[in-house]
Amino acid sequence: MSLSHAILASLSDNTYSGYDLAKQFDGSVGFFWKATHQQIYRELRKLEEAKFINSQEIAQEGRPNKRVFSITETGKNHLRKWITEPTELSTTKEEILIKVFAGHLVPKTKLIQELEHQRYCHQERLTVYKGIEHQFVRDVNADSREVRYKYLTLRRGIRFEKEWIAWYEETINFLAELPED
Amino acid sequence: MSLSHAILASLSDNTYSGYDLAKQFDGSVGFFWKATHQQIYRELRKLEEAKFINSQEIAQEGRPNKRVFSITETGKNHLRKWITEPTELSTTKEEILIKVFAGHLVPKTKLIQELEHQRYCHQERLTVYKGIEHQFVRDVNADSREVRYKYLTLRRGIRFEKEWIAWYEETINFLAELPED
DNA sequence: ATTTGATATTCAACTTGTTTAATAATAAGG
DNA sequence: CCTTATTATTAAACAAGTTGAATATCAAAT
Repeated sequence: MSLSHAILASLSDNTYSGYDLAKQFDGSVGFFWKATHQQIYRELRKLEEAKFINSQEIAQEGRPNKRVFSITETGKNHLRKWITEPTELSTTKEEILIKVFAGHLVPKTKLIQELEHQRYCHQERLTVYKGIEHQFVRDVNADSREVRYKYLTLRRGIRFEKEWIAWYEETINFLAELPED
Repeated sequence: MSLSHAILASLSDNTYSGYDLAKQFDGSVGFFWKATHQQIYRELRKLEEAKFINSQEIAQEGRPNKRVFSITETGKNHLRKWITEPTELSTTKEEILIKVFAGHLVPKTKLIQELEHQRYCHQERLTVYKGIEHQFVRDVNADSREVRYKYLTLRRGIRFEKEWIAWYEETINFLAELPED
C-alpha cells in the first residue's frame, strides 16, 4: 500500500529514474522502507497509469538512456491527502524478538552470540547514520525546507539505533546473570 | 519466511489451536509479528506437511471442536537451528517517516496534528505494555525460564514506545519552531 | 578482443500478506 | 424463537514482496 507513497515522497522534490529510485531505496528512504528494483519498476507503471507521475525519455551519452519520472499535481495532492489522514501505527516485524521469545530452547551462550551479532549490526548502522548527520550539519547553509524534514527522519534512525544497542546491553547482561543452562 | 518461526516459537512451550494462535498474534507475539488468522491457518497446514508440528482433534463441550497443534522434535530442532544462525537486521517499514520525509508538502500544523495522533497511539500502547509488565512482576514466583525470555521482549516494547514518544516530542518541537508555512 | 562492472529496464514464477466472506457449533439475551 | 456474540475453520481473489534471470548500452581494464 505505502510503497506508492514512498515513491511519491521520493519524487516530491526531484525527478528520478527507476534505477535512481532503486538506489534511494537502498539508503535514504530505504532506511525506513525497503523495496527491490522489481517492486519499484512495477509500482512506477501503476503510478503512471493512475496519472500520479509521468515520465520522459532522457538520452544520455556514455550510458544507456533512461526514463525519468516526475510527480504530477494529481500525484502531489494524493500524497498530501495521505499525509494528513491519520494512519494506524505501522506493524513491526522483528525476527530477533522471535528468537528471544523462544530463546529457552537453545543454550544461553548461543543466544547471546546472536544478540551480539545483531548489536554489532546496529552499531555499524549507527555509524553510517552519524556520518550522514555530519553531512547534514555541514550543509547547514544549503538548508532548505525539504532537507530539514529529511533530517528529522535521520534523527529517528540515530535515536533508534542507540535504543536498540541499549536494549541489547540490557538483554545480554540479563542473560549473562541467569543461572540456568 | 519467519511467520513459520513465529508460530513454532508460540508452540515451543505449549499447544494451541489455530484460533488460539490467532489471538496470540493479536497480542503477545503479535507485538512484534503480525498475522491474520488466514495466514496462520495456511501456515499451519504447511508446517504440518513438513512434520514440524502435528495436530489432534479435541472434542469440546459448549463450543465447537478444535484442532490443537504441538511442535515435534523435528520442529524444535528446526527452530533451534534458525535461532542460532545469524540473521540480517529485520527491515522496518514506517509510514510516519514517509510522511515526515515529504512533510514539506503540507502545512506544518497538519503534519504536527498527525504526529500528535501517532504519539498518542504510542502512549496508549506503552500503557498496555506497562500493564503486562505489572503482571510479570507479580508472577515473580511462577518465574519459569520461558517467562523470563518473554519478559525480555516486553522490555523491548516498553523501551521502544518510550523512545518513539521522545522522538515525537523532539520532532514536534522542532517543527513548532520552524518559521515557515 | 574480451571480460568486467556500472547503468538501465523487463519478465516469469513464486511466496507472503490482505480482504471479504462463507460455514458451523453453541451460549446467551431479548 | 430469533438475533447476536464467541469459538473454530476454510475458501477465494487479489495485492505486495521475493528470487532469479534475461536483455541492453556503454566505459574501462586486462
